[in-house]
Amino acid sequence: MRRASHPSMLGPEGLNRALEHLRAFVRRKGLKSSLVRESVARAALEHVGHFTAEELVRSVRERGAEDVHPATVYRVLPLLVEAELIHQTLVSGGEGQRYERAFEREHHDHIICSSCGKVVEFHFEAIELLQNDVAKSLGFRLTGHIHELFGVCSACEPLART
Amino acid sequence: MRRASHPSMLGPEGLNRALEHLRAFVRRKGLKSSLVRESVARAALEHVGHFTAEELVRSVRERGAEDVHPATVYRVLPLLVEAELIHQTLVSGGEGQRYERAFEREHHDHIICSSCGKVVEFHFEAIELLQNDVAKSLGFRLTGHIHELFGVCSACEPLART
DNA sequence: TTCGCTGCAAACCTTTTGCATTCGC
DNA sequence: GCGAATGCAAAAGGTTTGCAGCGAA
Repeated sequence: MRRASHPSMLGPEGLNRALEHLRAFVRRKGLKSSLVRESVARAALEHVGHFTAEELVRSVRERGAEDVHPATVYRVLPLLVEAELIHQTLVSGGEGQRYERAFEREHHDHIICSSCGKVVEFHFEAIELLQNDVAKSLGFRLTGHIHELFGVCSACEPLART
Repeated sequence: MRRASHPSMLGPEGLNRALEHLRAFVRRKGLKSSLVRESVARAALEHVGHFTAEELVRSVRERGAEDVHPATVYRVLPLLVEAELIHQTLVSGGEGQRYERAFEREHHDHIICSSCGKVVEFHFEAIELLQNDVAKSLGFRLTGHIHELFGVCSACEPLART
């Protein structure tokens, strides 16, 4: 088992690779590049941890870039997902769909402290393999999964036995 | 690995046990029993597979019982969850929160065909145990999880290679 | 008689959509 | 200049809430 790589690590070079990747993707689809879209992409790529559409609007604004309209963010997000710059994630309900960077990151799942909300990422190859076995034995070809664990973290445990 | 017990199996005696359980729970909380709430509970308990709030409204109506207002269903559902007659489930997004019966059912997770939408339940003890290991090694006491697999079922596989 | 329960309508929140305008190629 | 991208406002969908009246203990 390993803790997944830290979510906040995409340097300036990585950012450029990602934007270039996006440009190529957009070109390939016969669409056009745009400044606004790249602002949104930049904010998404550099966002630490998970974010919602609304948070992304705020992020873009805070980065000094010109304002982005929420509707535009909602239109850009699926494109970034399709380009595999970001992924949708669950990280358990709450308000709105959450996303996180996918570009130059390895697959991981999440464990969430139900007391303080802390999210830790993990990747456990044995579980990944067993999922394949389950799928196969039920006659499915596995294409993806959602896996979130809930619990109480070591910091919260002493405080309250839920 | 086992396929989980079939979701549709709660006989009349089970239903009565469930309703009695609900009445005790309601009494314990200092609330009152009501016919409407029991209609909703009955529909939820006898519903085959997963359901949304909206579907539950329809179910109640179709069972010949008097009409239930959606707002009431939305108020009853959390109570049924708290009483552990039903659970919230994911079964991947779509419109609205989904539920399924929990009363007198064993824990299970889901695998979903992304082509035809078929849902198969499974329980794989080895995965359950490994989840515990993951949590422990990250300093968490595990209290729950969401686990859904996606794939293409054997019926859909020949038709379309996604 | 006292509260909780229910229906109704309105509010809410996130996301989507139609349209006119702006911008990139 | 053509067509895609954007902002804006309105709509859509699911869920919540305030309130008045009904119903259970």
